[in-house]
Amino acid sequence: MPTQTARPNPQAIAAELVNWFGQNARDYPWRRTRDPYAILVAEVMLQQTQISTVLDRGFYARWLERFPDFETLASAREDEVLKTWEGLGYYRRARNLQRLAREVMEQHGGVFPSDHASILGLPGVGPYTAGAVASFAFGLAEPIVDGNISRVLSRIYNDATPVDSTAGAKLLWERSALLVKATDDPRALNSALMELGQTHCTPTKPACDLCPVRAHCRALDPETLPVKQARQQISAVTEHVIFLRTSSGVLLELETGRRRTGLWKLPELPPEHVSEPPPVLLRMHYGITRYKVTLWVHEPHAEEYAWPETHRLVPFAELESTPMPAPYRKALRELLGRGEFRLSA
DNA sequence: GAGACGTGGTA
DNA sequence: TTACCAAGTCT
Repeated sequence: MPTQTARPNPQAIAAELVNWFGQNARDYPWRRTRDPYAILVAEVMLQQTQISTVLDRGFYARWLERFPDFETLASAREDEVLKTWEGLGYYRRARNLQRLAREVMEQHGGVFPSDHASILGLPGVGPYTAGAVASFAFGLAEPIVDGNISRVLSRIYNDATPVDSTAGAKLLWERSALLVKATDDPRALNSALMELGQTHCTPTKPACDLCPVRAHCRALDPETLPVKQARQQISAVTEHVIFLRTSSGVLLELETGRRRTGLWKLPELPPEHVSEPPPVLLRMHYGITRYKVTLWVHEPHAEEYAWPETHRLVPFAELESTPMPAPYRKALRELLGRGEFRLSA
């Protein structure tokens, strides 16, 4: 348990962190390069996403292989971009990444900007990602604050100001800036802050006895930090869709709203049929953001109906390459895998 | 500034 | 099984 009560000293903390990182840094592919594109892709992929997901399931390697640079990404088809992102979630990130690539090609002459303000102005790039690319790719002394760093700094400063409040965020960014400006190796300092939160300064059971900055940490009860404001309640919703298979393919619907735009899903059961729905083929559960969804897949109504522009009969051969949210992908696999299944039309 | 936006792993 | 989380951004 840390016992320090003196005012945290940014120079001393930064020096300890950089030294510790030099000896304990994990080997990630995005740490082996200073290519802003490769670093940016990693930072965007890792937003709200675990490292193991990005690495172990091959998303990062596949993306760089398929879209190795801004030019390739800028000229790619959007459905291929989304397909390569399929399974990672927050699909806006992939669409914004392509928008960004096009801006780099058209407004920056194909060269990624190397100043913080320009980076921050790119689509899908917020304060965290701008600071990360600025420091990791260009070595600039720009601060970053993410979930790990919020936890680490809340504890070092023993500060119970909610990290997701305006006042809390302001303090975190100020303290992160103090640290990154107190070293000549911003790249290592920012990496070290995150990695400390990932390895030792964990949400539960922090390994304070192994912490390189324990002598500077004021936390009295680290597990109670950081303080976060109450989360919104999860609510249950029901979703009714249809599985219409013909000899030539499966009917899918293009999502056009604000959620999962550009991906294809099983078509919604027409609202007028929900009160007396056709027979159920499959029921499954999934979560999306703050909703717990019960998904009912129905047989289509026997009568013909003209489907709107947003619907398309997707040939079987194209199903695999069609970008599709994970729940519908799973449902489709289950339904198509039923060899005995026959349409009752 | 609160709420929306995905997914799979873990306790 | 439920709840919460994980390298945030946008509106």
